[in-house]
Amino acid sequence: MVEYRIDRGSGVPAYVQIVEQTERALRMGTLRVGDKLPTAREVVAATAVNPNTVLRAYRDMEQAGLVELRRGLGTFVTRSLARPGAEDDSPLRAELTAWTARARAAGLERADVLALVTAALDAYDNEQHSKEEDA
Amino acid sequence: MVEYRIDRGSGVPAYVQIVEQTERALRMGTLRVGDKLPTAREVVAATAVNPNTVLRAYRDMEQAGLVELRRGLGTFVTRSLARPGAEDDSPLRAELTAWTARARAAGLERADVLALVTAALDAYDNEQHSKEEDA
Amino acid sequence: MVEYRIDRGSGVPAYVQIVEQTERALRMGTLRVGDKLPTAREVVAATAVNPNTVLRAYRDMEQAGLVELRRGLGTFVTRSLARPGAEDDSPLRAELTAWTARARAAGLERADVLALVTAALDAYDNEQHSKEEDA
Amino acid sequence: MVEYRIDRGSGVPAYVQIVEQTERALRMGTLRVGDKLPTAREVVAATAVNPNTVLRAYRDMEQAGLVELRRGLGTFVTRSLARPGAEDDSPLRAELTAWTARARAAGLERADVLALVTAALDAYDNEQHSKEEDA
DNA sequence: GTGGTCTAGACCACT
DNA sequence: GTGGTCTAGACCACT
Repeated sequence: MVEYRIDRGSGVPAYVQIVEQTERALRMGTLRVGDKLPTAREVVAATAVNPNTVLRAYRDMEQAGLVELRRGLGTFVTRSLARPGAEDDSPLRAELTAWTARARAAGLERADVLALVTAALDAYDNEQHSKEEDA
Repeated sequence: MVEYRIDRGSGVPAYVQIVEQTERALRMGTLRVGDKLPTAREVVAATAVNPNTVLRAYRDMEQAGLVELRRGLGTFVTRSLARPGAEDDSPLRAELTAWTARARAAGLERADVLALVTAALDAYDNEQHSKEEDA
Repeated sequence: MVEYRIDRGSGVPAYVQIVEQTERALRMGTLRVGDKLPTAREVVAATAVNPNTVLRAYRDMEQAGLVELRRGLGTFVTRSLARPGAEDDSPLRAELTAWTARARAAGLERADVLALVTAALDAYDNEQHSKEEDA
Repeated sequence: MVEYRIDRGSGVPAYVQIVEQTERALRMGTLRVGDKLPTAREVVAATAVNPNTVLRAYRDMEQAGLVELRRGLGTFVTRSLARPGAEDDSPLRAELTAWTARARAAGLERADVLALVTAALDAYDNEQHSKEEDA
């Protein structure tokens, strides 16, 4: 079961945070096709967000083809975003877990880690771009 | 010089994206105390965002003590968020760069990588929490 | 309920005037934790200021930790600035009320009174400074 | 000689602060007809404000008939705002000085004192208004 | 030329 | 209905 955490004050709309967190769970394989999302009522209880806000997020994901809202039954995952390589037991994941532990132990904050990763991704993408241009 | 990229479809307000990207540059040491941010006009030219939106972002960072807006002169970094361990030549960074390359080569998208890192951070934090509770 | 009065000829930005008047009400205890500020619309109706200007003021106070903007609900005081000694029934206040009446009756304008008080404050502060230096 | 103190960050334009502080000195009798204001150069040295900003303030006061700019000579007070009752040795002033000392000693901040005075002035004015209406 | 305030107005997020 | 973002555009403050 996904557990949503809404960071009010981040400036990111609540419904966007719900969508992002759901997609993340889909990519990680935490959430699979057929799985049920928490009910609006449950999300409300956990996050103090208004039910309409949850429904807005769920509706957005339905339009994106990720979930299906079944009246009276709940909301269910209809498409996987899971990647081979992102599974629980993948080597890549184990390596990252180890690296993260080292980074945090070295004093880097969550935001520092995220900044580093974003920078690494940007660097990689730029490099690929220039290779493509060379070709 | 920072270069802002605004993703208009992300649902994240433009001014928040500017703040986030600036903070990231501060954490990475790309931007240092005394450095000048691009002028509102320059950002407008590069991102097609309205000048008011840029100023809103800059003002927010000023109130957070990160930069100083000097009328007639420009906007300047007043506080560093740089971390030892996040420098260009740090081992942690080199390791992450290598890992990212492998992840991307293995077919993981940018969003997959970010999802993995977020998961790893969550896992680490949860573990620390439970250790603290044990203690 | 606070009632804002915007003096358009003063050269002081309208949003600053709103912040100042709110803080004054907080210091006086007129406004307490949990109290609701007038909605942007109400302020607009009363002052002919643009809603954006009101929101700018409210946002500034939110960042200062004084109030909380709750979408769909309103804006609420989250921190007190009240001082013992500034209450309605404090002797200090009674004395000042009496003094003010005498000053006004003696022909001093509002601005004169404010000038006198500012001078008295400056004099007191300077004296304290020099005492500290002596010590 | 007036000494200007510019509070950047107060949100009040620098030139307005200069005008306000000058008027205060005029009301207090600290500055009298014929007195010379500090030169732009001196103000710049003391406040790190741009000379044009000082000149802007002086020009505004010239238009208000308070001072006269004499090229090559300086800026001179041409009108008094002094009030009987606001002199250095007036009883009102002595009483206020004493009251201020007590207020500060009781823990009230500068801003608290100013808030109290403003409230007292408002209260007095409201009372007068209602008396006038009765009459 | 650089930042800063303000307005009117459109559209969105949230209750 | 309440706050929130964004735009275009006018005009101001400051260097």
